[in-house]
Amino acid sequence: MGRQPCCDKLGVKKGPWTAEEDKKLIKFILTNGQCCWRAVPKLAGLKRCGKSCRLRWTNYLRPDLKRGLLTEAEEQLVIDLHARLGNRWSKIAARLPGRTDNEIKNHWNTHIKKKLLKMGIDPVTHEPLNKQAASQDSSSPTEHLPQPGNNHKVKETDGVLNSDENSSSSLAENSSGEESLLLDSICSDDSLMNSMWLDETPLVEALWDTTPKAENPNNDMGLLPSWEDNCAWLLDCQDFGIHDFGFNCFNEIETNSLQTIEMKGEKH
DNA sequence: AAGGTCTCCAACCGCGCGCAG
DNA sequence: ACTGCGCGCGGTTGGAGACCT
Repeated sequence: MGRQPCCDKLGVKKGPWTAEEDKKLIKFILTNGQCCWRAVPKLAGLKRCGKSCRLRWTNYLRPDLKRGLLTEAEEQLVIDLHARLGNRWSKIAARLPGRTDNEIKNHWNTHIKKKLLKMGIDPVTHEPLNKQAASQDSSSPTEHLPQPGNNHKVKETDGVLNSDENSSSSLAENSSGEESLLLDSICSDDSLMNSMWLDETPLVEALWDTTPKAENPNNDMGLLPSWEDNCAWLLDCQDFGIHDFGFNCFNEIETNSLQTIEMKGEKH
């Protein structure tokens, strides 16, 4: 059929984003919101394709992103969700506020996979490796994966998929406090798990609600960073100053710390 | 100190899906 | 029903930094 390229290849920049490009993209989206990505580079004055802009925004620049390594509880939740959903990273990411599919995918490939293998668990089937080797002849691993097209409700009685008793309980042993409560509530909530097969993304949508936590019941889990916090890390990562964006949401302490970071950056 | 190897993650690529005409 | 377009997803890659010899 010959699919059209996502963008005019000529004159389109590739590779790492510069601080200047980030600045332009952030400024544009904060001013205009997320509209037609194809038009964004043109309107924002970027020599990038729309796809690249979307990726940069969703994976790195979005102010609601959490940074840093996944916590123990988040990691366990990823394992649990992966057992149910397979490599549906976007679905998994939708249940981890502030995390992107790319981030989770990377973390899975670099950390969790190895961890599971070390524990003697097959990262694909979530079965013990020796058990799997014994039953390899009778069934292929992919047979255990859920089939969204066939059944929207994850079969809770299915050996591999029914990980409530297995991984969730192990999580409760491994983690503590609010995070394990969050995970327990997510994993034990059938309706929530079922909704993963639909297009509902309640947690993620809630992230853009900048109303105070007390007024926002979706944001009471302690995992969602505030808008100010996120703006702080966002700018923390850049070589430019907060004033370039015209943000007025920083308090004095944050502004001071940012200035310190900026000064550090200038040294490099 | 220098060179080689490994690890990690940002970014790219190609494909599938949904929608509009 | 068909076609083209735009978006989003998942797999893969490339390069920078960390680590090892």
